[in-house]
Amino acid sequence: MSSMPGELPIPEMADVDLGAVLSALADPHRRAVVLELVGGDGAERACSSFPLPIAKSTRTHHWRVLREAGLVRQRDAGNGTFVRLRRDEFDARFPGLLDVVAEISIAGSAPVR
Amino acid sequence: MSSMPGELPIPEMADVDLGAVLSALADPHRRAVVLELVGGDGAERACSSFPLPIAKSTRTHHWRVLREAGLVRQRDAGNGTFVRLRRDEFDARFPGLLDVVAEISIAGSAPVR
DNA sequence: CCGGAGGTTCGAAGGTTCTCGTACCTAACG
DNA sequence: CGTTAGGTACGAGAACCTTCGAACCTCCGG
Repeated sequence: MSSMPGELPIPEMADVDLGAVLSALADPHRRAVVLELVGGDGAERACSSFPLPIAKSTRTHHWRVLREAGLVRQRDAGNGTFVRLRRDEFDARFPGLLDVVAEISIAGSAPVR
Repeated sequence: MSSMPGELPIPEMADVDLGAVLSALADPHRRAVVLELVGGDGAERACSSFPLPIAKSTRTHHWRVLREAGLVRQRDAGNGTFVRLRRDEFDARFPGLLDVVAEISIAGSAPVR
């Protein structure tokens, strides 16, 4: 576990379990979020900027799941919270996984032609 | 759905959902089975040949989940049942996923250095 | 200083998952 | 023919997941 000012606690990447990761990615809402982050530039993003059609408290729940599955880092800035993918760390531990899931999701949502 | 003599019904690969696949692979027992199949030669294998430390009826449950997630094809031969990975079909629909998960699992279970 | 936007915590409802034991079925073996 | 190995169907329990609303907190803007 790490802890910085405003940083919510996250597991060491070495302690992250593949089962937890796959479970986290199995949920459509969470996968949508991760997909957006993977497609982004790696910069921090406001949690409120994701258009999820669910209640606030449910969102809090999903962020926790993603955090505990080692996928994201989350910073608490008083009034708002911000997330960032743990890109490099995650790729070092689970090489190719994010890319493959992202590619599959993109291919699946576009016309196949 | 297809149905051959003795073949249990399975979904069309086009109908298989990524969420269902990830959920199926999230379970350690099921992932172990898939891993063995991926590492195998693609030949059919007796369901009873997997050393799962769980009750018979629980095993039946897990085979159903794997079938419905599009991962395996299952044949009923009267006294025994046999499974085969839907390798080619699955890879066409979800390119790289099985390989990545397999590689990660192998790397994770072996000493790193 | 008040209101609103963004979030967390808590408790609860509803659904799903994993597990098992029991009962039952079918083929193969002796 | 009886037994055994391998399986399924069913029912049940425990745990977990997703969801929500209500209550509460904390900043920022006016």
